[in-house]
Amino acid sequence: MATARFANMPSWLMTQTAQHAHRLVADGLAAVGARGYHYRALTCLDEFGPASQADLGRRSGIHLSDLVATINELADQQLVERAPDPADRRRNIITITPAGRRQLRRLDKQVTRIQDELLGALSPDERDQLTRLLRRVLDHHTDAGSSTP
Amino acid sequence: MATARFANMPSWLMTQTAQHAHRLVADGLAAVGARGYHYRALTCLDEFGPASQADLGRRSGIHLSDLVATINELADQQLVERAPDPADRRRNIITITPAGRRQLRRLDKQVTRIQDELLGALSPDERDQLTRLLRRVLDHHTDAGSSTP
DNA sequence: CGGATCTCAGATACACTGACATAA
DNA sequence: CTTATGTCAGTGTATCTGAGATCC
Repeated sequence: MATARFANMPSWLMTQTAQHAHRLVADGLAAVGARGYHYRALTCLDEFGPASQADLGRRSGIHLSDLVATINELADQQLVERAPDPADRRRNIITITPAGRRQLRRLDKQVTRIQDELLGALSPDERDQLTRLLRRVLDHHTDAGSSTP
Repeated sequence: MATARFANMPSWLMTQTAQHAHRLVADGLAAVGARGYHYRALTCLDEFGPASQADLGRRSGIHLSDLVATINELADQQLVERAPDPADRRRNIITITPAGRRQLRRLDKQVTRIQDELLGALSPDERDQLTRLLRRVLDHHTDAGSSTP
């Protein structure tokens, strides 16, 4: 797409750079046998502690339906444990295991390395600028009240 | 994803803002009965003139296999014309029709409007900054020689 | 009963792969 | 013979919809 219309169109630049970002991250995670959902789920379990699938879904932004498969895969690798909640028999309590934390450290390392590859064209100051601008764009659309408060 | 790890991670911010961008654009195009591939194809035909599907695929970045369906759909709506090339009987020459140009104007209008919605949080100067930074990130990854020239 | 929780089956859009017949 | 073109069938992934069973 070397067209005049797209060359400076923010939505286009966003989706294209995001595609590169996504591919780099996916490859980095795949190199350690994981994918995005695994990283997000493990991160939430690590930062917020054990949770039901419903809670985990809300925190990670992963759909409940997709979370089922994600947890299955993580449990197959013994990276998380799925245990019934004795206090509420509908619920599963998901807990990250020590092996899960080790894997999470590996994933963190990959992803950190990849930020550098992704932003190789920018100076540290410019990376900060970009991060802040994107942060504000994102907040504007997730802070619920985007218009007319 | 309100986690500390992701809050300022460029790759995450990129994919998330891109998701909003993509949804807004897709909705805007859908409101006029189109999707991304249609817009991209029509844009290239408008800016570069009639082309074979192979050329169109190279210019638009749409895979040849996907282009078949895209052209089918556009032709069904009489937005483009698919005619055999007398000089090379393997080829189809795709041409945008007057109705296609009218549709393209509608799509342009939608997409332009959406840039404003997408970047509502930023001042004009900041929008320029963001655009330039993303442009450089993208160029860095598409200019082939990303490392060691 | 209403509402939450988990599971499964399927749909969509975009990107990509492989195979094939036809023609240059 | 090799290469280019168009077509078809299928894969993979992130996201979301809808339905159903179970339990609070």
